This record gives sequence, structure tokens and C-alpha cells, in this order.
Amino acid sequence: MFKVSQKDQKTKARTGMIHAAHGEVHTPVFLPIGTKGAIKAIAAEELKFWGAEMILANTYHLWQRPGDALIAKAGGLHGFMNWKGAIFTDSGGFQVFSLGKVVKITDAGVRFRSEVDGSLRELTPELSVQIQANLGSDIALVLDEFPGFPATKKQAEQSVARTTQWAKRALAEHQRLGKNQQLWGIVQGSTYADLRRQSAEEIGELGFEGYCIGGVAVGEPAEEMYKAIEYAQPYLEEEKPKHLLGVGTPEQIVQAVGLGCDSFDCVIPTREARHGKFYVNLKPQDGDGYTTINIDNEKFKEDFAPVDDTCNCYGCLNYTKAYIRHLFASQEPLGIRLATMHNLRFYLNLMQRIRDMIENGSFAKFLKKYRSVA
RNA sequence: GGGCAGGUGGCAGAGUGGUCAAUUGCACCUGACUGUAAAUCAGGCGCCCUUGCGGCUACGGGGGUUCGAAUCCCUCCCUGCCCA
Repeated sequence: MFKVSQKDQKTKARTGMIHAAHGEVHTPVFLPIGTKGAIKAIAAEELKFWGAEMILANTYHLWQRPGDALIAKAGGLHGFMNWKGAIFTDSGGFQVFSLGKVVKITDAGVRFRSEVDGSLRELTPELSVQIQANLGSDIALVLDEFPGFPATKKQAEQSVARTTQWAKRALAEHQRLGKNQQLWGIVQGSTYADLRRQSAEEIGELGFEGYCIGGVAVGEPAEEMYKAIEYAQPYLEEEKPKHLLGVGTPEQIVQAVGLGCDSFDCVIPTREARHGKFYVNLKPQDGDGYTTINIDNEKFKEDFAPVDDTCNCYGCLNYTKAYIRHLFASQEPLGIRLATMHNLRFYLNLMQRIRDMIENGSFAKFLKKYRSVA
């Protein structure tokens, strides 16, 4: 169930609450990604302490290892990984896209070559729902399929048609299982206005508890992504939550909130952290926005100031850039951990700010000035 | 004192007459990363020049052979191992 609490007057932004089986989620929300049932380098309790309310885990990877049967035995993914909040599971649809040539896609489903034992496995819309039921996530997604960018009209049409067919099958299987779990549909349609609309209408008619806008952030310019949201958003029930899959940079998230998106998930804060990139707020005199730094840059060798002196993360409160740079240069795992903590807090703090500003009416102004500075 | 091996770019270590400014690894510098096959990947890494099938200086020092040498010869210096 989803309830809108405050609508912004000048944009489509709104705050709201997703009532999930394992907790309430304040939106707009960012979901840290824990593909294999772990936010890389971070413990579940830490995330909870920082205010994260929902995380994303991946059906495909957990199916492969350790297997959904084992996780069901452990009492579900929540118990298995000791995460006390809500869990959102991707259906494996993204792997159809990202694993590219090692898969064969038919109307029936997707054939994968297992990375674990090399065996051939087939993921179908029904099986994906069954696996997610075993994982026990709060929000499950339908299996979808989508092309990269650019996509021909024909490819986009096929993606929309197949995603709708698979959504129907997933929904039927979900109803058959009758679990206390939400199932959300996914809108495709690439960069085509008519196809985005058609997909939104087809998926919307099926009556899911929430919707995802998918097939974005696949290499298209940000403007194309914003347009894709605008093409679909008006045709999805307003009182249902809308998730923008796989997005994005802080700037893109702010923009998408303004276009009516309620939730986001992205590997950027965690992956880039492992690669030494830190998100840093601009100094007040430089305007409202952020920049990024590569901590391994030589210029930080003797920089004994914290990464961001306005940040309340553990690393910024206790360590200097020079030290963290040294940790990366020395391949000390602590460096990765501090970076991941920092970036996740940057994202979570940003979302808190967004919610506050929607509540107090200052979001539109913020949206206008918030920017990324190279 | 005698025997043997060897001295190549920050380090390690290829190359043994031309296509070598010199394979490769490490280190170093820079960049990328968007529903995570990612603690990964890409580029750079003698000097000059915006550039180029560009110029210059280079493979311990010096000299020589050759159209041409990191590669062959002579000599000097140095290092390691073995026998006295």
C-alpha cells in the first residue's frame, strides 16, 4: 500500500509512504543495492542506523547462489541477512540485458548459462515470481526485457509486447501463490513516446501495487531519460508509487523526483566508492550541488582535511583525505568501507533533504539550482 | 689470486645486428562506472613539440666493426656466485 502525504505545488514531486510487509518506507527514497544479499562492505545494522528503509537485492544472483530454497529455509532474505527493513527484489530482468550474449531470450523466458556451475538454466516470469516469493521480499518485480540504446522502434515494440505478456503471467503466478508480498509492473518503450504511453497503459490496466519505469540509464542522454519518464508518468495511476529503475546520479534523482518518481536504486554510490570516487557537497558559497573527487589523485597526498567537512559519515568525522588515499593506494579494505559509507550517506542525506523540501515547499527552487560540478 | 655469471627505462625482467624509445609485470599518473558477472575496466608513463610514418638523447663508461649496434669486438669500471 502507498499513501501520498504531500504534493509539491510547482512540480510533480510528492512525499509519501510505502507500507511494506517489513516496515514503512518514506518516499522519495533511495535503495542501496545489495545484489547478492549484502550491501558490499556494509552491515545491515549500519544501513538501518543511517536511515535506509529499503534495499534492493537480486533474484537472479540469489537464485544462482546460494539458491532461494536455502534462503527460504533460513526464514527468508530478511532473516538470512539480518536486514530489518523492507526489501525490493529485481526480477532478473536486468541480467537479461546486461549478460547480453550468453543468454537466449524466447517468449517462454530467458536461458542463462550459470556462472556458478556452467549449467544451462531458464528463468521464466513464473519462476522469477516463485523465487522472489521464496526470498520473501516486500516488493517483487515482474520479469521484463528491454533493448539498449539506441533501440529501433521494432525492438522497442517487441520489448513492450513481451514485457506486458510476461507481466500478465507473473501476476497470475503471484496471485496463485497468495503471499504477503507486493508485485510491481514495469514500463518499457525505450525513447518512443507512443510506446512508453502504450506500455504504461497496458501495465497500468493490470493493477499492480506499484510501477517501475525501466529500460532507462542504458546509455541514452539524461534528457532522453527524463522524456521517457514524462511519456509514461501521466498514464500510470497517480496514487501508486513509481520507481525509476537503476537511476542514477544525484542530479538525475533530483530531476526525476520533480517528474513524479518516488523511488530509486543505483550502484553508483557503492560501486564508485570501491573505485575511489567520493561524492562531495559544494561549499555554500559555490551554490547548491555537488562534485566528485577521485581520492587516489596525487593532489590529495598531503591533504589532511576530511573529504567533506559538512558530512556526518564515520570517515569524514574521523579521517583525512591523505589517510583514505593511502588506504586505497595500499589496498586496505578500510578505504573501500569508508568510501561506501560516505557515498551511501551522501545519497541518504540527499533523499532526506528532498523529502524535507517537498514538505516545506522549497523543492521547486532546489530542483532549479541543484547541479553537478565537474 | 683463480673460475663463472651479469650490468636494459623508478623497480623487476624480456630483447641478442635493422621493423627498438625498446615485450611484459609492478609502481606511478589520469579517466570511466547508472534495475552490480565490477575492491573493476580503459588510457598514459625518456625529453621536446599543438601536430607527425616528427625532432632529440638513450640499453654501465670509453673506443671500434658495420650502410645500420641494446645486440658483435677491445678496454675500463661495477655487481653476484663458486674455488683458494
